Amino acid sequence: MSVESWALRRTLTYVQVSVKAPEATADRILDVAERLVQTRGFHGFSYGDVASELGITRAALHYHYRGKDELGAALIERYHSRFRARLDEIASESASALERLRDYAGIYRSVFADGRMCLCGMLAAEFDTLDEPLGRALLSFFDTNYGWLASVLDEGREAGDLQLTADSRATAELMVSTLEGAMLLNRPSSNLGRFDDVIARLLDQLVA
Amino acid sequence: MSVESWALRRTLTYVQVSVKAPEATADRILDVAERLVQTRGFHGFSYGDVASELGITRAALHYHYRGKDELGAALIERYHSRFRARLDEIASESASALERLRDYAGIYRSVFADGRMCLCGMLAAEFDTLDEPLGRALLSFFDTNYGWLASVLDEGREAGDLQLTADSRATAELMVSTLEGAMLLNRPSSNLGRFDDVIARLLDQLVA
DNA sequence: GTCTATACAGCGATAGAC
DNA sequence: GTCTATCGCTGTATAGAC
Repeated sequence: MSVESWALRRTLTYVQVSVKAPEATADRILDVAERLVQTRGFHGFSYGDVASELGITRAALHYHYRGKDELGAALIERYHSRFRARLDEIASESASALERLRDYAGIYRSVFADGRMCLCGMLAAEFDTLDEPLGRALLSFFDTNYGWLASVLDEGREAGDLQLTADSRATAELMVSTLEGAMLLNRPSSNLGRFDDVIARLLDQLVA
Repeated sequence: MSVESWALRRTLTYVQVSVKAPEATADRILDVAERLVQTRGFHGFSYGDVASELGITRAALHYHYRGKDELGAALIERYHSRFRARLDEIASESASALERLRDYAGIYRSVFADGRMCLCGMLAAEFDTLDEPLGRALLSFFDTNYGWLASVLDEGREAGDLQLTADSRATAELMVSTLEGAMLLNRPSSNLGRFDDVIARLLDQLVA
Protein backbone atom coordinates (compact mmCIF):
# COMPACT_ATOMS: atom_id res chain seq x y z
CA MET A 1 0.00 0.00 0.00
CA SER A 2 1.39 3.40 -1.02
CA VAL A 3 1.90 6.17 1.41
CA GLU A 4 -0.84 8.14 -0.34
CA SER A 5 -3.50 5.42 -0.17
CA TRP A 6 -2.56 4.67 3.38
CA ALA A 7 -3.03 8.35 4.21
CA LEU A 8 -6.38 8.32 2.40
CA ARG A 9 -7.55 5.25 4.27
CA ARG A 10 -6.50 6.82 7.47
CA THR A 11 -8.42 9.99 6.64
CA LEU A 12 -11.53 8.08 5.65
CA THR A 13 -11.38 6.06 8.79
CA TYR A 14 -11.00 9.22 10.79
CA VAL A 15 -13.97 10.80 9.02
CA GLN A 16 -16.06 7.74 9.70
CA VAL A 17 -15.06 7.89 13.32
CA SER A 18 -16.10 11.50 13.55
CA VAL A 19 -19.53 10.69 12.05
CA LYS A 20 -20.31 7.62 14.09
CA ALA A 21 -17.76 6.29 16.51
CA PRO A 22 -17.11 2.56 16.10
CA GLU A 23 -18.48 0.90 19.16
CA ALA A 24 -15.87 0.06 21.72
CA THR A 25 -15.67 -3.53 22.92
CA ALA A 26 -16.98 -2.56 26.33
CA ASP A 27 -20.16 -1.26 24.72
CA ARG A 28 -20.57 -4.21 22.40
CA ILE A 29 -20.33 -6.45 25.44
CA LEU A 30 -23.11 -4.48 27.08
CA ASP A 31 -25.25 -4.75 23.93
CA VAL A 32 -24.99 -8.54 23.81
CA ALA A 33 -25.31 -9.04 27.56
CA GLU A 34 -28.29 -6.72 27.72
CA ARG A 35 -30.18 -8.71 25.13
CA LEU A 36 -29.30 -11.96 26.88
CA VAL A 37 -30.48 -10.72 30.27
CA GLN A 38 -33.70 -9.40 28.75
CA THR A 39 -34.49 -12.66 27.01
CA ARG A 40 -32.95 -15.31 29.27
CA GLY A 41 -32.44 -13.72 32.67
CA PHE A 42 -29.28 -12.92 34.58
CA HIS A 43 -28.60 -16.57 35.36
CA GLY A 44 -29.72 -17.76 31.96
CA PHE A 45 -26.54 -16.79 30.14
CA SER A 46 -22.82 -17.03 30.74
CA TYR A 47 -19.64 -15.15 29.96
CA GLY A 48 -19.06 -17.84 27.38
CA ASP A 49 -22.27 -16.95 25.54
CA VAL A 50 -21.27 -13.30 25.31
CA ALA A 51 -17.67 -14.04 24.39
CA SER A 52 -18.46 -16.50 21.61
CA GLU A 53 -21.00 -14.14 20.08
CA LEU A 54 -18.40 -11.37 19.96
CA GLY A 55 -15.63 -13.68 18.79
CA ILE A 56 -13.45 -13.02 21.82
CA THR A 57 -12.53 -15.10 24.84
CA ARG A 58 -14.03 -15.10 28.30
CA ALA A 59 -10.77 -13.71 29.62
CA ALA A 60 -11.17 -10.63 27.45
CA LEU A 61 -14.56 -10.03 29.02
CA HIS A 62 -13.03 -10.05 32.46
CA TYR A 63 -10.71 -7.29 31.31
CA HIS A 64 -13.68 -5.00 30.67
CA TYR A 65 -15.94 -6.17 33.49
CA ARG A 66 -14.23 -7.82 36.42
CA GLY A 67 -17.13 -10.12 37.15
CA LYS A 68 -20.74 -10.78 36.34
CA ASP A 69 -21.97 -8.55 39.14
CA GLU A 70 -19.97 -5.65 37.76
CA LEU A 71 -21.36 -6.35 34.31
CA GLY A 72 -24.85 -6.35 35.75
CA ALA A 73 -24.26 -3.04 37.47
CA ALA A 74 -23.05 -1.52 34.20
CA LEU A 75 -26.12 -2.86 32.43
CA ILE A 76 -28.54 -1.32 34.90
CA GLU A 77 -26.63 1.97 34.90
CA ARG A 78 -26.73 2.31 31.11
CA TYR A 79 -30.35 1.19 30.91
CA HIS A 80 -31.38 3.62 33.62
CA SER A 81 -29.46 6.47 32.03
CA ARG A 82 -31.00 5.86 28.60
CA PHE A 83 -34.42 5.60 30.15
CA ARG A 84 -33.92 8.92 31.91
CA ALA A 85 -32.80 10.53 28.66
CA ARG A 86 -35.90 9.24 26.91
CA LEU A 87 -38.10 10.58 29.71
CA ASP A 88 -36.50 14.00 29.29
CA GLU A 89 -37.18 13.83 25.56
CA ILE A 90 -40.82 12.97 26.13
CA ALA A 91 -41.21 15.75 28.66
CA SER A 92 -39.83 18.26 26.17
CA GLU A 93 -41.69 17.12 23.05
CA SER A 94 -45.11 16.00 24.23
CA ALA A 95 -47.68 18.64 24.94
CA SER A 96 -50.36 16.99 27.07
CA ALA A 97 -50.05 14.68 30.02
CA LEU A 98 -51.96 12.00 28.16
CA GLU A 99 -49.54 12.18 25.25
CA ARG A 100 -46.65 11.82 27.63
CA LEU A 101 -48.21 8.76 29.19
CA ARG A 102 -48.78 7.29 25.76
CA ASP A 103 -45.14 7.92 24.86
CA TYR A 104 -44.08 6.42 28.16
CA ALA A 105 -46.02 3.26 27.43
CA GLY A 106 -44.43 3.35 23.98
CA ILE A 107 -41.03 2.74 25.55
CA TYR A 108 -42.28 -0.54 26.97
CA ARG A 109 -44.04 -1.33 23.72
CA SER A 110 -40.84 -1.06 21.70
CA VAL A 111 -38.99 -3.30 24.15
CA PHE A 112 -41.77 -5.84 23.92
CA ALA A 113 -41.93 -5.61 20.12
CA ASP A 114 -38.23 -6.44 20.12
CA GLY A 115 -39.01 -9.73 21.84
CA ARG A 116 -37.53 -8.64 25.11
CA MET A 117 -38.56 -8.28 28.71
CA CYS A 118 -37.78 -5.00 30.46
CA LEU A 119 -34.21 -5.37 31.76
CA CYS A 120 -35.16 -4.26 35.25
CA GLY A 121 -38.38 -6.24 35.30
CA MET A 122 -36.38 -9.35 34.52
CA LEU A 123 -33.86 -8.56 37.24
CA ALA A 124 -36.70 -7.85 39.68
CA ALA A 125 -37.80 -11.46 39.25
CA GLU A 126 -34.31 -12.59 40.19
CA PHE A 127 -33.97 -10.03 42.97
CA ASP A 128 -33.11 -12.54 45.70
CA THR A 129 -30.04 -13.67 43.79
CA LEU A 130 -28.59 -10.21 43.15
CA ASP A 131 -25.93 -8.64 45.31
CA GLU A 132 -26.72 -5.55 47.29
CA PRO A 133 -25.44 -2.82 44.92
CA LEU A 134 -27.41 -4.39 42.08
CA GLY A 135 -30.53 -4.49 44.20
CA ARG A 136 -30.18 -0.83 45.12
CA ALA A 137 -29.63 0.17 41.49
CA LEU A 138 -32.78 -1.73 40.57
CA LEU A 139 -34.92 0.03 43.15
CA SER A 140 -33.48 3.33 42.00
CA PHE A 141 -34.59 2.63 38.43
CA PHE A 142 -38.16 2.03 39.47
CA ASP A 143 -38.08 5.06 41.72
CA THR A 144 -37.19 7.19 38.70
CA ASN A 145 -40.15 5.74 36.84
CA TYR A 146 -42.61 6.27 39.67
CA GLY A 147 -41.43 9.81 40.28
CA TRP A 148 -41.61 10.84 36.64
CA LEU A 149 -45.02 9.27 36.12
CA ALA A 150 -46.43 10.74 39.31
CA SER A 151 -45.43 14.25 38.28
CA VAL A 152 -46.99 13.79 34.85
CA LEU A 153 -50.16 12.51 36.49
CA ASP A 154 -50.24 15.50 38.82
CA GLU A 155 -49.81 17.90 35.94
CA GLY A 156 -52.55 16.17 34.01
CA ARG A 157 -54.90 16.38 36.94
CA GLU A 158 -54.20 20.07 37.49
CA ALA A 159 -54.70 20.77 33.80
CA GLY A 160 -58.00 18.88 33.94
CA ASP A 161 -56.85 16.34 31.36
CA LEU A 162 -56.77 13.39 33.71
CA GLN A 163 -59.03 12.06 36.39
CA LEU A 164 -57.20 10.39 39.25
CA THR A 165 -59.13 8.39 41.78
CA ALA A 166 -56.12 7.91 44.02
CA ASP A 167 -52.71 9.20 45.03
CA SER A 168 -50.58 9.89 41.94
CA ARG A 169 -47.67 7.88 43.23
CA ALA A 170 -49.86 4.84 43.82
CA THR A 171 -51.35 5.25 40.37
CA ALA A 172 -47.86 5.47 38.90
CA GLU A 173 -46.84 2.24 40.59
CA LEU A 174 -49.98 0.55 39.37
CA MET A 175 -49.24 1.65 35.82
CA VAL A 176 -45.70 0.29 35.87
CA SER A 177 -46.92 -2.95 37.46
CA THR A 178 -49.47 -3.38 34.72
CA LEU A 179 -46.99 -2.69 31.94
CA GLU A 180 -44.37 -5.02 33.41
CA GLY A 181 -46.96 -7.71 34.03
CA ALA A 182 -48.28 -7.44 30.49
CA MET A 183 -44.77 -7.83 29.12
CA LEU A 184 -44.15 -10.80 31.35
CA LEU A 185 -47.29 -12.70 30.38
CA ASN A 186 -47.58 -11.83 26.70
CA ARG A 187 -43.95 -12.39 25.79
CA PRO A 188 -44.27 -16.20 25.62
CA SER A 189 -46.90 -15.83 22.90
CA SER A 190 -45.39 -12.66 21.39
CA ASN A 191 -48.87 -11.18 21.44
CA LEU A 192 -48.26 -7.53 20.56
CA GLY A 193 -51.94 -6.86 19.95
CA ARG A 194 -52.80 -7.93 23.47
CA PHE A 195 -50.04 -5.73 24.81
CA ASP A 196 -51.47 -2.78 22.91
CA ASP A 197 -54.90 -3.52 24.39
CA VAL A 198 -53.45 -3.31 27.86
CA ILE A 199 -51.86 0.07 27.11
CA ALA A 200 -55.10 1.37 25.64
CA ARG A 201 -57.18 0.30 28.62
CA LEU A 202 -54.62 1.61 31.06
CA LEU A 203 -54.80 5.06 29.51
CA ASP A 204 -58.57 4.95 29.14
CA GLN A 205 -58.96 4.52 32.86
CA LEU A 206 -57.25 7.84 33.44
CA VAL A 207 -59.46 9.90 31.17
CA ALA A 208 -62.74 8.13 31.91
CA MET B 1 -38.82 -46.85 77.03
CA SER B 2 -41.34 -49.52 78.11
CA VAL B 3 -43.04 -51.84 75.69
CA GLU B 4 -46.36 -50.16 76.48
CA SER B 5 -45.20 -46.63 75.76
CA TRP B 6 -43.44 -47.82 72.65
CA ALA B 7 -46.67 -49.41 71.48
CA LEU B 8 -48.51 -46.22 72.32
CA ARG B 9 -46.04 -44.16 70.38
CA ARG B 10 -46.34 -46.52 67.51
CA THR B 11 -50.10 -46.30 67.58
CA LEU B 12 -50.03 -42.54 67.80
CA THR B 13 -47.61 -42.40 64.92
CA TYR B 14 -49.83 -44.67 62.92
CA VAL B 15 -52.87 -42.59 63.74
CA GLN B 16 -51.00 -39.47 62.72
CA VAL B 17 -49.99 -41.17 59.52
CA SER B 18 -53.52 -42.10 58.73
CA VAL B 19 -54.61 -38.52 59.29
CA LYS B 20 -51.80 -36.91 57.40
CA ALA B 21 -49.44 -39.09 55.42
CA PRO B 22 -45.74 -38.41 55.97
CA GLU B 23 -44.52 -36.65 52.91
CA ALA B 24 -42.66 -38.84 50.48
CA THR B 25 -39.22 -37.75 49.35
CA ALA B 26 -40.52 -36.93 45.89
CA ASP B 27 -42.95 -34.44 47.40
CA ARG B 28 -40.40 -32.92 49.76
CA ILE B 29 -38.17 -32.37 46.75
CA LEU B 30 -41.00 -30.53 45.04
CA ASP B 31 -41.59 -28.42 48.14
CA VAL B 32 -38.00 -27.26 48.32
CA ALA B 33 -37.58 -26.82 44.58
CA GLU B 34 -40.83 -24.92 44.35
CA ARG B 35 -39.73 -22.40 46.93
CA LEU B 36 -36.35 -22.01 45.23
CA VAL B 37 -37.89 -21.42 41.81
CA GLN B 38 -40.33 -18.90 43.26
CA THR B 39 -37.63 -16.93 45.04
CA ARG B 40 -34.55 -17.40 42.84
CA GLY B 41 -35.78 -18.49 39.44
CA PHE B 42 -35.32 -21.75 37.57
CA HIS B 43 -31.65 -21.06 36.87
CA GLY B 44 -31.03 -19.53 40.28
CA PHE B 45 -30.76 -22.82 42.14
CA SER B 46 -29.14 -26.20 41.60
CA TYR B 47 -29.72 -29.84 42.39
CA GLY B 48 -27.05 -29.35 45.01
CA ASP B 49 -29.14 -26.71 46.78
CA VAL B 50 -32.15 -28.99 46.95
CA ALA B 51 -30.17 -32.07 47.96
CA SER B 52 -28.24 -30.37 50.76
CA GLU B 53 -31.40 -28.87 52.21
CA LEU B 54 -33.03 -32.30 52.33
CA GLY B 55 -29.91 -34.04 53.58
CA ILE B 56 -29.73 -36.35 50.59
CA THR B 57 -27.36 -36.54 47.65
CA ARG B 58 -27.73 -35.15 44.20
CA ALA B 59 -27.81 -38.69 42.88
CA ALA B 60 -30.90 -39.41 44.96
CA LEU B 61 -32.62 -36.48 43.30
CA HIS B 62 -31.96 -37.94 39.90
CA TYR B 63 -33.80 -41.08 40.97
CA HIS B 64 -36.98 -39.10 41.55
CA TYR B 65 -36.62 -36.59 38.74
CA ARG B 66 -34.35 -37.56 35.90
CA GLY B 67 -33.27 -34.02 35.18
CA LYS B 68 -34.06 -30.42 35.96
CA ASP B 69 -36.54 -30.14 33.10
CA GLU B 70 -38.49 -33.09 34.44
CA LEU B 71 -38.45 -31.52 37.89
CA GLY B 72 -39.74 -28.29 36.38
CA ALA B 73 -42.55 -30.10 34.61
CA ALA B 74 -43.59 -31.77 37.87
CA LEU B 75 -43.51 -28.40 39.62
CA ILE B 76 -45.81 -26.76 37.08
CA GLU B 77 -48.14 -29.75 37.06
CA ARG B 78 -48.57 -29.74 40.85
CA TYR B 79 -48.88 -25.97 40.99
CA HIS B 80 -51.47 -25.97 38.22
CA SER B 81 -53.43 -28.79 39.82
CA ARG B 82 -53.50 -27.09 43.23
CA PHE B 83 -54.51 -23.85 41.60
CA ARG B 84 -57.38 -25.56 39.82
CA ALA B 85 -58.51 -27.16 43.06
CA ARG B 86 -58.49 -23.78 44.78
CA LEU B 87 -60.49 -22.26 41.93
CA ASP B 88 -63.09 -24.99 42.34
CA GLU B 89 -63.25 -24.26 46.06
CA ILE B 90 -63.79 -20.58 45.42
CA ALA B 91 -66.48 -21.27 42.86
CA SER B 92 -68.34 -23.45 45.35
CA GLU B 93 -68.03 -21.27 48.44
CA SER B 94 -68.26 -17.69 47.21
CA ALA B 95 -71.64 -16.28 46.44
CA SER B 96 -71.08 -13.23 44.28
CA ALA B 97 -68.75 -12.69 41.36
CA LEU B 98 -67.00 -9.89 43.22
CA GLU B 99 -66.33 -12.19 46.17
CA ARG B 100 -64.87 -14.77 43.83
CA LEU B 101 -62.58 -12.20 42.28
CA ARG B 102 -61.50 -11.08 45.72
CA ASP B 103 -60.75 -14.68 46.69
CA TYR B 104 -58.90 -15.16 43.43
CA ALA B 105 -56.69 -12.17 44.16
CA GLY B 106 -56.23 -13.63 47.64
CA ILE B 107 -54.38 -16.58 46.14
CA TYR B 108 -51.79 -14.23 44.74
CA ARG B 109 -51.76 -12.26 47.96
CA SER B 110 -50.87 -15.29 50.05
CA VAL B 111 -48.05 -16.22 47.67
CA PHE B 112 -46.72 -12.68 47.87
CA ALA B 113 -47.07 -12.58 51.67
CA ASP B 114 -44.92 -15.70 51.78
CA GLY B 115 -42.12 -13.76 50.07
CA ARG B 116 -42.53 -15.60 46.81
CA MET B 117 -43.19 -14.82 43.20
CA CYS B 118 -45.90 -16.78 41.41
CA LEU B 119 -44.21 -19.96 40.17
CA CYS B 120 -45.53 -19.54 36.66
CA GLY B 121 -44.88 -15.80 36.59
CA MET B 122 -41.27 -16.50 37.44
CA LEU B 123 -41.03 -19.17 34.75
CA ALA B 124 -42.68 -16.83 32.25
CA ALA B 125 -39.76 -14.45 32.70
CA GLU B 126 -37.39 -17.29 31.87
CA PHE B 127 -39.58 -18.59 29.06
CA ASP B 128 -36.88 -18.48 26.38
CA THR B 129 -34.72 -20.88 28.38
CA LEU B 130 -37.41 -23.51 28.97
CA ASP B 131 -37.82 -26.58 26.83
CA GLU B 132 -40.96 -27.02 24.80
CA PRO B 133 -43.06 -29.20 27.15
CA LEU B 134 -42.40 -26.76 29.97
CA GLY B 135 -43.43 -23.85 27.81
CA ARG B 136 -46.67 -25.53 26.84
CA ALA B 137 -47.46 -26.39 30.46
CA LEU B 138 -46.89 -22.76 31.35
CA LEU B 139 -49.27 -21.45 28.70
CA SER B 140 -51.82 -24.00 29.83
CA PHE B 141 -51.65 -22.67 33.39
CA PHE B 142 -52.40 -19.14 32.29
CA ASP B 143 -55.15 -20.37 30.01
CA THR B 144 -56.85 -21.95 33.00
CA ASN B 145 -56.63 -18.65 34.83
CA TYR B 146 -57.99 -16.60 31.95
CA GLY B 147 -60.84 -19.00 31.32
CA TRP B 148 -61.92 -19.18 34.94
CA LEU B 149 -61.75 -15.42 35.42
CA ALA B 150 -63.57 -14.70 32.18
CA SER B 151 -66.47 -16.92 33.18
CA VAL B 152 -66.69 -15.26 36.59
CA LEU B 153 -66.65 -11.86 34.92
CA ASP B 154 -69.41 -12.91 32.54
CA GLU B 155 -71.56 -14.19 35.40
CA GLY B 156 -70.98 -10.96 37.30
CA ARG B 157 -72.00 -8.89 34.33
CA GLU B 158 -75.14 -10.91 33.73
CA ALA B 159 -76.05 -10.68 37.41
CA GLY B 160 -75.51 -6.92 37.24
CA ASP B 161 -72.78 -7.01 39.88
CA LEU B 162 -69.96 -6.02 37.56
CA GLN B 163 -69.52 -3.45 34.85
CA LEU B 164 -67.24 -4.57 32.06
CA THR B 165 -66.04 -2.07 29.50
CA ALA B 166 -64.44 -4.72 27.33
CA ASP B 167 -64.35 -8.38 26.38
CA SER B 168 -64.27 -10.56 29.50
CA ARG B 169 -61.30 -12.55 28.28
CA ALA B 170 -59.27 -9.38 27.69
CA THR B 171 -60.27 -8.12 31.11
CA ALA B 172 -59.22 -11.42 32.63
CA GLU B 173 -55.81 -11.18 31.01
CA LEU B 174 -55.42 -7.61 32.20
CA MET B 175 -56.24 -8.69 35.76
CA VAL B 176 -53.66 -11.46 35.77
CA SER B 177 -51.07 -9.15 34.21
CA THR B 178 -51.67 -6.59 36.90
CA LEU B 179 -51.44 -9.11 39.73
CA GLU B 180 -48.29 -10.70 38.33
CA GLY B 181 -46.72 -7.29 37.70
CA ALA B 182 -47.54 -6.12 41.21
CA MET B 183 -45.89 -9.23 42.66
CA LEU B 184 -42.86 -8.73 40.47
CA LEU B 185 -42.28 -5.10 41.41
CA ASN B 186 -43.27 -5.11 45.07
CA ARG B 187 -41.42 -8.24 46.05
CA PRO B 188 -38.01 -6.53 46.26
CA SER B 189 -39.38 -4.20 48.92
CA SER B 190 -41.78 -6.75 50.42
CA ASN B 191 -44.46 -4.09 50.29
CA LEU B 192 -47.63 -5.99 51.12
CA GLY B 193 -49.63 -2.81 51.66
CA ARG B 194 -48.90 -1.68 48.13
CA PHE B 195 -49.89 -5.06 46.82
CA ASP B 196 -53.19 -4.81 48.66
CA ASP B 197 -53.74 -1.37 47.13
CA VAL B 198 -53.35 -2.85 43.68
CA ILE B 199 -55.91 -5.55 44.41
CA ALA B 200 -58.35 -3.01 45.82
CA ARG B 201 -58.07 -0.72 42.80
CA LEU B 202 -58.30 -3.62 40.41
CA LEU B 203 -61.61 -4.71 41.91
CA ASP B 204 -62.90 -1.16 42.22
CA GLN B 205 -62.58 -0.70 38.49
CA LEU B 206 -65.01 -3.52 37.90
CA VAL B 207 -67.79 -2.20 40.11
CA ALA B 208 -67.32 1.49 39.32
C1' DG C 1 -34.99 -45.62 47.69
C1' DT C 2 -30.78 -43.88 48.82
C1' DC C 3 -26.06 -44.22 48.83
C1' DT C 4 -20.81 -43.75 47.02
C1' DA C 5 -18.16 -42.92 43.34
C1' DT C 6 -17.31 -40.96 39.26
C1' DA C 7 -17.60 -38.62 34.94
C1' DC C 8 -17.40 -34.62 32.30
C1' DA C 9 -18.87 -30.14 30.69
C1' DG C 10 -19.38 -25.58 31.97
C1' DC C 11 -18.99 -21.86 35.13
C1' DG C 12 -16.62 -17.45 36.85
C1' DA C 13 -12.16 -16.00 37.53
C1' DT C 14 -6.88 -15.24 37.45
C1' DA C 15 -1.91 -15.14 35.75
C1' DG C 16 1.12 -14.14 32.50
C1' DA C 17 2.61 -14.01 27.43
C1' DC C 18 2.07 -11.19 23.39
C1' DG D 1 -6.69 -5.33 24.60
C1' DT D 2 -6.67 -9.92 23.66
C1' DC D 3 -4.73 -14.26 23.98
C1' DT D 4 -3.56 -19.18 26.11
C1' DA D 5 -3.53 -21.79 29.96
C1' DT D 6 -5.14 -23.09 34.07
C1' DC D 7 -7.58 -22.95 38.44
C1' DG D 8 -11.24 -24.49 41.67
C1' DC D 9 -15.83 -25.03 41.86
C1' DT D 10 -20.38 -26.34 40.63
C1' DG D 11 -23.43 -28.04 37.23
C1' DT D 12 -26.16 -32.17 35.48
C1' DA D 13 -25.93 -36.90 34.91
C1' DT D 14 -24.77 -42.04 35.29
C1' DA D 15 -23.24 -46.75 37.20
C1' DG D 16 -23.40 -49.80 40.50
C1' DA D 17 -23.29 -51.12 45.65
C1' DC D 18 -26.40 -51.64 49.44
